[in-house]
Amino acid sequence: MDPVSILSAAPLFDGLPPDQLEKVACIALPKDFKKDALIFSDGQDADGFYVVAQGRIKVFKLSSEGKEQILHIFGPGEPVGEVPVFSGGVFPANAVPLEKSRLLFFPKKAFVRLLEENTPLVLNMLAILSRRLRQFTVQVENLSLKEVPGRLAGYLLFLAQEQNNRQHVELSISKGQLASLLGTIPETLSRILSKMKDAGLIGVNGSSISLLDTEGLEMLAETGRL
Amino acid sequence: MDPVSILSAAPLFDGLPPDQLEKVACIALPKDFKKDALIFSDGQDADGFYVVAQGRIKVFKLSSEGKEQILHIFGPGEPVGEVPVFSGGVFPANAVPLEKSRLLFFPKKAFVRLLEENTPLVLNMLAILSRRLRQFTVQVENLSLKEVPGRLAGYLLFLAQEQNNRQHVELSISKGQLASLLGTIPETLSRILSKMKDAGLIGVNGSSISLLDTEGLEMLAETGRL
DNA sequence: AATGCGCATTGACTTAAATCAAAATCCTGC
DNA sequence: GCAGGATTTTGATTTAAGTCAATGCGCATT
Repeated sequence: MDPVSILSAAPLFDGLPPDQLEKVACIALPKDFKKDALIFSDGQDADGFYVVAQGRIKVFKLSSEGKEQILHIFGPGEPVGEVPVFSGGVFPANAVPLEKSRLLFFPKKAFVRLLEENTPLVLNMLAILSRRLRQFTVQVENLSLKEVPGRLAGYLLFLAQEQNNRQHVELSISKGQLASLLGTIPETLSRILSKMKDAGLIGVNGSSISLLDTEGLEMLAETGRL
Repeated sequence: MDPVSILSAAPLFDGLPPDQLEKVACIALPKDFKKDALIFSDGQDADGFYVVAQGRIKVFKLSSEGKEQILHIFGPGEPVGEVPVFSGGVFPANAVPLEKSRLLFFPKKAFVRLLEENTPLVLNMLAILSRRLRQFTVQVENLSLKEVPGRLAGYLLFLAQEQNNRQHVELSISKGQLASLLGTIPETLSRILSKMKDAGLIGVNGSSISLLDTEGLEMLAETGRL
């Protein structure tokens, strides 16, 4: 897949005229990463950011004891590590591919030059950062104000929406990674999946999950109770 | 205090030439709010955002049982509620003044018009949103990967830095509000303050706190242990 | 088909923090 | 200075979730 068609499908470059897209493509450098290879790490100096071309990238924080909290999982078209381009200069978290991935690297200076002369690009970037801020408000809300069952129910409903299927979802990440995304550990996640199965809310078969009681899941997601 | 001098001190309008500042001032509408008066609420349609002129604004989420998690506390010069200007259209949280406050309201449409023709303004906005994203990564890290004593130690060190005093800090918010900021409840906060006092880390006298063992506090903040 | 490794589950136990209830302290306005 | 309400603290208890340890299962590779 050629760079320009990847770029044109990315929200960041949405609506740019072909000549501008060409300019953007000019400064992009493709880089390939193997599964679990470190793309960047928390506190590291950043001289550019990435856009995912293929694969999925996990962005996460680590505790001093090595526990992991996933902040985002980014797929094709999404920018990764753009925060230090605009403030702070160092990456705010770690990034690693969940699978073999191809990224496009944008050097900071060259990208900022494009931004300065390209209003639609800047507005797209504002929209993306705003969307992420909104996502973070939800994540903080989940971590602080909801218990694990509520977060899990919310995530399953989110997946159902994303996958356009009210009855059934496929987990696209391992249960261990899901635990880390929800701010818990695999043992706890496993127990709660069992409880939700026993309560008749869901059916579980490996990474394939049936949503048997959407009503109940919604209740659980918002109030934490059935 | 006249609007233009408030604006010129705000990071968002930093570096703008006087004529541009004048244009910005033209679209700003001052609004006064009493303590605890609702400025906007989670999910409400937004037709603009605010910049704090005087006072402090608390931005927070509420759980279904009424527990509160503070996301930010904003002071003079800081923008509040700007996310829906660029994406989503509705406020992602609630906002209320901690004290009688004056805000400047910027209507969405007029502000976006200014943005489109004012590159420095846009870059300032990108910097502000990026800084907030970075703050959120820290908040998620704190909530998910640290226990309350570690979060409290981190906050005290943050205050010490902010107040330029390594030995002593003043809490500028009530302990109840501090609990909500740290993602806990007043009872727990009170107990942990006592424990930290007993451990010789701090001295507590109302809202005045002495940092007796900065070393120990730093340890606690990063590893969670002494 | 058998081996072995990583992932997931289950069980017993510990722990941090929330809840509920009551007492103490601090302010603020009169 | 005092009354009264809010804020903070203390105590007893409960609870959600983490820890540690062992087992089970799935799956890929040979």
